[in-house]
Amino acid sequence: MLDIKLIRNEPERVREALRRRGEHAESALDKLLELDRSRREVLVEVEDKRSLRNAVSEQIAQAKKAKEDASDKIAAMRQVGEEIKQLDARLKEIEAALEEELLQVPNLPEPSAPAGGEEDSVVMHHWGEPRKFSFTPLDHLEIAEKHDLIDMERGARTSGSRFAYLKGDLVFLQFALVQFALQKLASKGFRPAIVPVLVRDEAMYGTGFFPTDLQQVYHIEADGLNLVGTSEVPLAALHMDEILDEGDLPVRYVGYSTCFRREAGAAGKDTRGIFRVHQFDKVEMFSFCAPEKSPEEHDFMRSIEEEILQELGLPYRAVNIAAGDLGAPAAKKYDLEAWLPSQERYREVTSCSNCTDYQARRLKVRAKGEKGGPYLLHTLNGTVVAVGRTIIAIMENYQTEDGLIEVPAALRPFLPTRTTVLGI
RNA sequence: GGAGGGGUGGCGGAGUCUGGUUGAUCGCACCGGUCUUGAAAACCGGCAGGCCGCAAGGUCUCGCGGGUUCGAAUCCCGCCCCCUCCGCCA
Repeated sequence: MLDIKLIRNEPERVREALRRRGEHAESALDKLLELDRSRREVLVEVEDKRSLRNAVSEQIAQAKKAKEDASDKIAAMRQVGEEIKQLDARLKEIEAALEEELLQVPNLPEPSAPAGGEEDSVVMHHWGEPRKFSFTPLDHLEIAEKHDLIDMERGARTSGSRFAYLKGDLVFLQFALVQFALQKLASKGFRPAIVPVLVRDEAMYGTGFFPTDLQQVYHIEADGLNLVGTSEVPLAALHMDEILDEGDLPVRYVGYSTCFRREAGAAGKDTRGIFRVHQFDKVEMFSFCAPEKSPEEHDFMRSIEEEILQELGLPYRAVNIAAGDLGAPAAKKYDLEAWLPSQERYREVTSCSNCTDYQARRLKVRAKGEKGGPYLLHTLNGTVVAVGRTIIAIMENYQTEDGLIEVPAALRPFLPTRTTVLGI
C-alpha cells in the first residue's frame, strides 16, 4: 500500500511512477485524492463535536457531584451524540472506499527497474556455458519415466491435472536440496522457520497478494483460511503489528514450506511435467531491514541465489524485471533463469523482490531506535530453492546418455551413499 | 467437541463488581542527567501508538466489531485469540 500522504503531496510523482508500470492511474488517483480530501473534511467536523461533548460531559460530572441540575446539558449532548453518530457513519464509508482504492494501487517501481512490460526486462549477465551434449538430451519427464520418478497420470487421477507424485531418488534429491539450502542460509544469518501454510485473509492483504491475486489462491471457505502460494506470506506476517528494535536489523528468515497455486489463466502453458504444478516445495528467504539498506539487501539476496546456482553448476542468466511485470508489492525484482537443455532456453528458477515499505505499511511492521521512530521497515523476499524447478534443471543438465543423473558435488553430502539413478 | 478462566503500554501487574478530568496507579526494563577515578547504588527527568494540524492543540485506541449512556477499560451482544480440566487424536 502506498502512503496516502505521498499521493496527496506528490501526485505527479506517483502518476509518473505508475506509468512506468504501464498503469493507467489517472482516474484512480483522482478518486483517491477526492476521497482523501472529504475524509479530512468530515474528520475535522466530527472531532470538533467530540471535543465539545467531552468538555460538556465533564461539566455534567462536576454538576452531578455538586448536586446541581444538568438536564439541559444532557439534552444538548444527546443531540450532539446523534450528530456524531451520523458523521461517524459517513466517515467510515469514506474510509472504507479510500482503503478499497488504496489496496489496488501497486507499489511504485524503483528508478532502476526498467519501464515497460515483460519484453522490456533487461538481462544483466550470464554465468556458465550451456552444456554441449553428444546425444539428444531428454526433458525431465522423459528421464523420470525411465525410472518411474515422476507420476503425472496417477497424480491427475488422485487430484487432477498439474498434480504429481515424486518418487524414488527424486525424493532424496528434494531433501538434499532443502538441506543444502537451509544450511547455507543459516550460515549467512537467516533464521530457519517452518511456517503455517494456511493463513487468514489479513496475511494475504498484508503481503499484497489480495486483492490483486485473489484468483490464484486456494481458499478454504469453511475456516476462512487460504493456502499460501509462497512462505513469503507467513514470513512477512510474522512481525505483523510489531515494533522491532532497530539494533536487531536486519531480521532475516529462511522458510521452508509447500506452496499452492491455482495457476488460473495458465491453461495450456507449461503443461508438461512438474515445471508448473499446483503444489510444490520451496525454500524462501525473507528480510526486514532499515529503509535505506534495502537496495543493498536486495543485491545481497541475489548474490546468495547466484552462489547457489553456481555451486549447483547450473548455467543461468540474471534478469532485471521490467516495472510492468513486477508483482503488486514489488518495487524491483531480479529473476535468475537456469538453462533448460530440453527447451534450449533460460527459465525462471528464482526471483527476489524488494517490496520497500509496501507490505510493511499494510502489516504495520516498524522499528525504532536511535533514528527515532517508529518508522516502517522495508521487506524483501527471495527464492532460495524452488525445489521442483531446480530438480528439473539438475535432471536435464546432468543427464547421462544411459539415463542417469550425475548430481552436482555440492549435494552429495546430503544424499544417501547409494542410489539407483543419481550416479552415486 | 464439553466445562471453566482470561486478553490493559516492552514485560509484570492494578483499575472492571459500585460508569465520570484514568490513555490509564505501581514495579521492572530501557534512555538522558546528577553524584563517582570508573561502575553499582541513590536521586532527578523521560519512556505506547494511530489520525488531523505549520504549530498550538484536538481526536481515537485498554483483543476486534457493534450496542446502551450526556459520558464506557468498566455495563450488554457478537467475533477472534490464549490458558486450565475432560474427551478424542498424529
